[in-house]
Amino acid sequence: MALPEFKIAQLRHFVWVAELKGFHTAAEKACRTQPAISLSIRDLENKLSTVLFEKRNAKTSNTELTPFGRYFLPKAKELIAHHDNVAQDMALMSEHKTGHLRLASVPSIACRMLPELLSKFIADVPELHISFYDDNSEAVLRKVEKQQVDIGIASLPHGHEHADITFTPIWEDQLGVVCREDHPFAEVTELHWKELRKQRLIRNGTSRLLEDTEAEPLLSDSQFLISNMLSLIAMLEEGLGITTLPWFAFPKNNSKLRFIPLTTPKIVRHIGIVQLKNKSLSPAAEALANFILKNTNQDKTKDLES
Amino acid sequence: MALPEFKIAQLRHFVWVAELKGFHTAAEKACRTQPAISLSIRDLENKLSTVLFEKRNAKTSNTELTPFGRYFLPKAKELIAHHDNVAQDMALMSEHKTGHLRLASVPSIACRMLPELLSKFIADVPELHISFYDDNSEAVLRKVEKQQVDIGIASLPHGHEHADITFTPIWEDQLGVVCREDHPFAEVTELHWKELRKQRLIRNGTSRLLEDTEAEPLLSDSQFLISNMLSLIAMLEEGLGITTLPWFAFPKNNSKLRFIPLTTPKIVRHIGIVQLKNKSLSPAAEALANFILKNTNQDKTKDLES
DNA sequence: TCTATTGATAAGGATTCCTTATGGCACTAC
DNA sequence: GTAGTGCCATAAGGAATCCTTATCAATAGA
Repeated sequence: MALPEFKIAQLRHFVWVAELKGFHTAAEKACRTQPAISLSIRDLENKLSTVLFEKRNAKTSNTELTPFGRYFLPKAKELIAHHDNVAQDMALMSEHKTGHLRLASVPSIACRMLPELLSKFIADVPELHISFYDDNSEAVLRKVEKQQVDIGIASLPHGHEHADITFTPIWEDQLGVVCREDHPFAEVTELHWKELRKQRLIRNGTSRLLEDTEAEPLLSDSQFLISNMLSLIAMLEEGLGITTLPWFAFPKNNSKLRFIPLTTPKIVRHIGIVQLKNKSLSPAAEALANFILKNTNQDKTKDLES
Repeated sequence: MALPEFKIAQLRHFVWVAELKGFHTAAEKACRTQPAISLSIRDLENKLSTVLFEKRNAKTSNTELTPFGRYFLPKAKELIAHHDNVAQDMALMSEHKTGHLRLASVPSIACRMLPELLSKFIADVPELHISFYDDNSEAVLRKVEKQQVDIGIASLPHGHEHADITFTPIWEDQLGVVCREDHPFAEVTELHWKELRKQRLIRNGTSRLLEDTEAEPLLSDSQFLISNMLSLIAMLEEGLGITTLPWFAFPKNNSKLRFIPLTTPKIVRHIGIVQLKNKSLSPAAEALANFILKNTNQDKTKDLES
């Protein structure tokens, strides 16, 4: 005979009848009527082709298990418990209350936007584990492609049409010139690229944003390249020269340096969420993506103006 | 939201779709049509409020799990395995292929009938564990009452109307006189109790069967009491005297001793199966009881005649 | 003996499940 | 590009299951 297939509800009924010693009380607990429980138990007994409870209808007022029923009871309870564990776990998972979220971001966003965003996001999900990596856009994209992270925050390089990646723009990051507060530029509100040619310009990791723009000649003018951001800031504070940076990469609350938007050409990099095309996100990753979208739409302009 | 309740079939469908990478093949395996699987999976996805498979209908021809689905898969498999284990175990149990059978019997039946019966009974159930105890009828009854055994084989003493015990008679065991082959009685075919008064009569554990019969005076006539059966037999073989024994207690294949039925009075003890009233037996115990009933009905008379 | 309680049973409606039939989409072959 | 094929989704109707109300049978207690 083929193995029977139990229903969880059915097992629950059995356990309740056994433990509450009665069909009526069990029915109440199950939010069913008594005949429903009778039928449920009988169905179970048929599946097992054995009786689970002593002669009902007999003199003994309260129902008792047969030896077979006693043997079955703990197994039924274990099976129910196992089921409920899985159900609970999956429910938490799908409400992104638990699980593992792997995230990679470019440093500028990581420093300027994510601290506040993430602290808000994780506020009500203490069981969610988050792994965070920061790196430049290419590396972030690579991590997403290799599925080393669930989701990335980066800008999409021109060449990057890898097709199996989806980009959702979130922030617009405008390029500007950074100089010391006592530099002549510090007082102006906008700059043309040609004004920079007379300056000692330090290139940095973000300078490739000038490529393919009319300001490209600046790249070859430049004598210095400093890729480490902390060193770069120290050099600028020392007055060694000026540099170009996207606004988000410009250190917040720095009193010695000034940021002046470059208006001609106006160079903007779009930073957003990167994920694999045609792959769904884990519930936690999806929740984070939505959270970022919702909590930044209004900030986008405000941040650039400040 | 209330926890969802999975159906085992549903989980199976999920696992099959995931492992066979397709709804069609899974449907085939499930002996269902493809739409049935679609609906089943969709129902599961609704319960989890998350998608389990990547965009079906898309270019990729073979179905792939989402991260969430990948997380769910092993848990679903475990749950199914657990269920099947329990189902299998219960099925074996209800076919009395496994489990633990505790049996108590009076020694006479244990020696004369049970060896053959039990060896036949266990022939096709190698996984069934049997615990066997032998003791006199009172002790067997007590074990049954205390639920130390599932089933007992004994005779019902007169006083024993304990009401919560059911007795199913199986064997009729006639009392007789046992003497050495060279004793004058050895040649007769029946005896009257008064003929015993001139003999040296040894009482034994079964002598209480004479109580409440017209042969009761014999008990006080008797000089010896030997309760141990092996000693008793040795004494009889030595020609120390004669005794009364039920037929089943008379050692089989003993060439030195003879058994002569006592005809006046004819004393018969009924031996049968003892179990608790209003309690069901475990499947194995029930199977054994039925087995004994079926395999002894025809032997009953034959054995007494032999 | 009458009543209250417990579980079994019958019959009907509600729900769920599964089937056949069909539709949409992407890929493949000409 | 157009037809064909393979995949899954969807729709609608019938079948099976589940659950309910109403009632019955047996027991225990008054």
